[in-house]
Amino acid sequence: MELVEESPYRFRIDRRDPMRVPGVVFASEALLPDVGADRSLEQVAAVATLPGIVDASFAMPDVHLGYGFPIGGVAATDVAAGGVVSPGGVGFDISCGVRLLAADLDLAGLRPRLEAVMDGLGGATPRGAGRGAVWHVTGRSDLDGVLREGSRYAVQRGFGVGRDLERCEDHGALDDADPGAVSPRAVERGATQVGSLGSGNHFLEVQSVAEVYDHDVATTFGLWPGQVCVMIHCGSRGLGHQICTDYVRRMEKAMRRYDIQVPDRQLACAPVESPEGHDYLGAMAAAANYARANRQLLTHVARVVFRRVTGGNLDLVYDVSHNQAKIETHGVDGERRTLCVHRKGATRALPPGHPDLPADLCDVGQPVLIPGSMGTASYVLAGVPGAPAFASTCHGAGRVQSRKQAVRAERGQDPHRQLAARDVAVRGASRRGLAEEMPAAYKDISAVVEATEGAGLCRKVARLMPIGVVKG
DNA sequence: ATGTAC
Repeated sequence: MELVEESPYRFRIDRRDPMRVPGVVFASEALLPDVGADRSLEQVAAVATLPGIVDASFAMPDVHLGYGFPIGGVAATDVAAGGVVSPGGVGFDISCGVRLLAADLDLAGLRPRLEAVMDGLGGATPRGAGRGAVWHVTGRSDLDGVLREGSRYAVQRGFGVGRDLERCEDHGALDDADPGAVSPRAVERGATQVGSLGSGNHFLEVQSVAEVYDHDVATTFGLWPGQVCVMIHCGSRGLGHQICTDYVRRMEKAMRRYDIQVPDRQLACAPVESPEGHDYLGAMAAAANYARANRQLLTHVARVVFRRVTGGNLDLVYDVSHNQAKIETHGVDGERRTLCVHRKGATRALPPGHPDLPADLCDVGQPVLIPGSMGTASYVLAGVPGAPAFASTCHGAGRVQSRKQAVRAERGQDPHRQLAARDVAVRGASRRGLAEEMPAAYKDISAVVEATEGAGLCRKVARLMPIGVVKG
């Protein structure tokens, strides 16, 4: 595995058979994975062998090992040229993403009520593996609404306001969801988890705006220094997981029929224009809508708590997912092409002027929400014109230790105390769960953001610091 | 990420 430095923050993995395109890694020297100890760049090269892939197999500065595709990876295939879709290119947590809410309150105003807010959020947010949900859906019709219409359905049922949808990617729902392509088992798992945080790196965090880098853009996004915010990071729970499992299995079998060979079984895929490809994209869109409704319901809960304790409101800044495949139009070799863009641990970052942006954000570009590791900063970024990698950027800090390694490194320590020392109030989370998510298990989020900006993928708007966190 | 297992 040889890396050629093309420009600062951009490295190339030269194409060699059976790669169809080169690999491109956006990173600083310091953030580059150690090719001796880390297989994530081999995964970047393996993705480059997929039928129909165009331009390059991309890795973001937060790249790390994933199932088949690396996390922090972007790959686009040309639909008309037999391009494939791969469940491993989306990940198990379909449409996992981030939502940022801005309070009409500053940090000083929150301080006296912080414990009450945290107790309220901790008590009202269903979290952890399995157990509990905001919305106990009964029968298939409510769940169908969630799968077909995502946040739009949640708002229609009273869990939010119309303006929320203007600030959601795709206005809160992907259009081509096919609940019929979702297995009964996935539906069964999903029915009891609508409006729940989950576990692992998912969280609901109370934050404050610690620094603003671009005052005008921050103002347009509705953000100002010292302001209190709530960030929600969660996904499609057991439903998305089951859909990924179902379709990996189905595509493993289908590949022989399409005469597709991949260097790793975990890269199972099928042509976008095939029954398997169509069904996966329909099921994936249903899971994506489930994830968006999930974040909408947790928003509702947070608003109820804030209203009760502070008397104030929470306005949606933006909601964007970082695990998804989307059919998009991009210029490739001077031609407009219909592509299936896989973003796995990578965030869409639309440039200023893009038609899919809400009218009031059109001049400044899409808000990009980057959660840091627990107890560290999170960032608000903005899309920039002419960015590479199909308008995509990083999604977070990126793991450097496995969960097991992180738990071992925390042995004999008290993670609760360490977070208290950082002035972060914690609600929920097992000792082990916290140990797995300590900052030492992740790259430095600020270094990741510097590299994405240096690579021309996006630009900084604001840095947020955590005050309190609700964990699974 | 995940009813941390089919």
